[in-house]
Amino acid sequence: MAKSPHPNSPLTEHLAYLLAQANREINRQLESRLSTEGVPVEQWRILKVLSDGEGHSMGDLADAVLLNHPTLTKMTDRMVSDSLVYRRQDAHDRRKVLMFISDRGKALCKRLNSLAASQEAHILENYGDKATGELKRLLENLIDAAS
Amino acid sequence: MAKSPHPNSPLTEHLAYLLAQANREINRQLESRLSTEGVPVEQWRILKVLSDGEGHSMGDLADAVLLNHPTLTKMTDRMVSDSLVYRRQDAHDRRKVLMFISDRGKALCKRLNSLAASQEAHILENYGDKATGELKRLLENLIDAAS
DNA sequence: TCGAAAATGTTGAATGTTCAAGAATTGGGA
DNA sequence: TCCCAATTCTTGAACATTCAACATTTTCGA
Repeated sequence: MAKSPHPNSPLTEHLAYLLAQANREINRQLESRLSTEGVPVEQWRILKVLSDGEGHSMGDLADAVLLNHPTLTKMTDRMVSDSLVYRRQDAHDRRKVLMFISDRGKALCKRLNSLAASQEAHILENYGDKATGELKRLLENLIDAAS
Repeated sequence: MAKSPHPNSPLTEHLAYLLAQANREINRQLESRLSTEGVPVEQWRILKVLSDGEGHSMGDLADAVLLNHPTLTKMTDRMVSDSLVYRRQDAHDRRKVLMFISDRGKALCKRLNSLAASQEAHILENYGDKATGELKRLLENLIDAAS
């Protein structure tokens, strides 16, 4: 029997702490799966959003993938270098830059999706179908209530 | 009526994403409260763990506050500069360094606790007592199942 | 007892993120 | 129309985090 990695501390009573802890753990697991392809979680998110084939502005993309604008700009630079995505100027509003996914990006995204799916399956197995569904529901409500 | 900041995206189906989103939002709120005292969330966590007056090794502390060792070392350096905590060598195992909270740290921690409590109260109000309790329970189970 | 391996914490270089400012474009009121 | 404020994105400097290597101390088997 392994000892609990986080014995009772005064922190465990706080929702903020439990969220941080759960997020850290799940994110670690996902990261470790995606590392097969050498891709950070954020890049997978970007690819997934762009997978609809539409152009997405940097601002919308930043909101969607939970990154600040400058961070997204620099991460996008790397992905452009890797030929996963490309930029086009928006014809209707030339302040905007529209991001598109490339064929290479699509292929990578497909592989990443299946790695991520296997993680979700693993969670479902360990944690239970019902609890997972309930947790998702509660998180969605919290996000709505908090923002 | 404000528009939803995160319209339906292919990401919202993933537990990992919902956790990241909720964590980000709640953490932002907490951060904004604690900024009254100019203290990052991690420092509050450190102070809170040390509040029992016992000495805690860097390793234990790092696990408890969800920081990597080098990050904790450097954050601790800052807190020592601010006279919030201090280091002592462990007499029984001289590889270890024990961290202690100072009187100044205790006073600050008290103020931070009440700022954090007011955030929790705010969440309870918006989100509901029952849902909050249920969410905490599910998160604890997830953490146990995942680690 | 001795020595190799493990545990603990720190450091410096590489890397990544954030803040503040800037460039370009658009929108809207005087 | 014209100009000023707001929007969108990028950039460079300051700052923080991470990785790998190191120094110290302990543990434990030969």
